[in-house]
Amino acid sequence: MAHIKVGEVDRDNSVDKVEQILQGAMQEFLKQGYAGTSMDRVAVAAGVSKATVYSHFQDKEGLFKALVEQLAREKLDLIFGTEPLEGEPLIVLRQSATNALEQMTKDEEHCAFMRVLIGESGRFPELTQICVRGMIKPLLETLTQYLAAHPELNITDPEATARIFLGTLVHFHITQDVMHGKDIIPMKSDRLIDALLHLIFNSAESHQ
Amino acid sequence: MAHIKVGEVDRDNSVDKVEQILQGAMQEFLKQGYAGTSMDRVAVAAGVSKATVYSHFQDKEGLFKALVEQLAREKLDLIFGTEPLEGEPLIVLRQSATNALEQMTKDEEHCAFMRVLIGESGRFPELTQICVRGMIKPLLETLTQYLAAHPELNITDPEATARIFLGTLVHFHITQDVMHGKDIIPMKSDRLIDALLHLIFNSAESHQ
DNA sequence: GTCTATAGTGCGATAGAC
DNA sequence: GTCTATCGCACTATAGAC
Repeated sequence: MAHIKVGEVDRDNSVDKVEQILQGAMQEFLKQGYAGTSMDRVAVAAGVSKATVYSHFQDKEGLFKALVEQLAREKLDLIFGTEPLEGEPLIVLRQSATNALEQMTKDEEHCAFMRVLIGESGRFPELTQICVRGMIKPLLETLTQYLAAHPELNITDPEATARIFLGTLVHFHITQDVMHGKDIIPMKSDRLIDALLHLIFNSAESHQ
Repeated sequence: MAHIKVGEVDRDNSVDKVEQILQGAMQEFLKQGYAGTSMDRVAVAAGVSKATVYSHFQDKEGLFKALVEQLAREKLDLIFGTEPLEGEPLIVLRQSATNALEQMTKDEEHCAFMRVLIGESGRFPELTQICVRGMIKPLLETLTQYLAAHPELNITDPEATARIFLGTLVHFHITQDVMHGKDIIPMKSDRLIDALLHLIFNSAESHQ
């Protein structure tokens, strides 16, 4: 045994294998959807045998669920960051919105994740709910608390306003990127954010 | 030769069959997604033979596209109606929003259509674009024109504001109904609409 | 009806860890 | 030597496109 192919073997650690399989599963599931991906292709994409895939995950459904839950954690951090909102509202809200839209737009993986998550929400309701609980709910709560903590914004219903804020951004992403509407209904994201902040801050002025 | 007008009967049967097949295709595609539905099941659901399906539609893809285009036309009319917006802004906007949310929420078929449309937007980009052009764009234009035609609302960017309006409603529908978030992040739709109109109308006041 | 693709299983062989 | 994880392959059975 004189020769060892570099980087090929030495993966005794089964955690690495799991990561490797999830990586391959991501490529396939995000591109082909649940029904459209075969476990054979997942195995090939992951660079392992099918038996190995089945030794780490019970079945196709189990693998899919593990993947979605991992992606949900990753994407939440990527798009809205981990640090709590703090500082001047006009600055903080514009910064958060700009950053979120930018991250979502430039991350093709995020588009694919939204497609799969929504597309399979009929087949996997409980999995979708896990994502709602783990991503959307915390996000809305953070926003709500921030809005409520700034009485100078004069927001009568912070919770509903948080929905408007998030909904505006996510729907924009869906129409422009996920649904390929960029060229059909073009609009600069700054313009949308300006209008959104305009509504929120002008609404505040009218009560001061 | 006297009793049956061959061409006529043939044609009527044909139209009838096409409708029948589309009906069966809808049941299957909306429930199982594109990759998940088999042409066998479509034929059974439609109550025709597989050969009949293939005599009216070139292949699975052609049938799917025909179905989506038909649904896009139907759903647009159902949810936002066909009559142009007219009247007192506070009334008209509240009425439109309430009606749209109500229609979307109570129509399980609409949920399924959104899932399929977004879920398959990676595989069928041009089909998705047809829907953007045929549903979202007209909707945004109608809203934009209405907002622009009411200077008392003092909206600086009607186009962007139309996006906020539509995005708020559609995203709400997605989180509550499509993604089964009703029980996790509950909210009455009236509360959301109130907050949305509050933003728009208070913003107007601040400049009067 | 035909032909292909796919989910999932079982087994013999291998390679490294201890 | 023994244990565990992996591989590759052959296999069954099913389903689906056309």
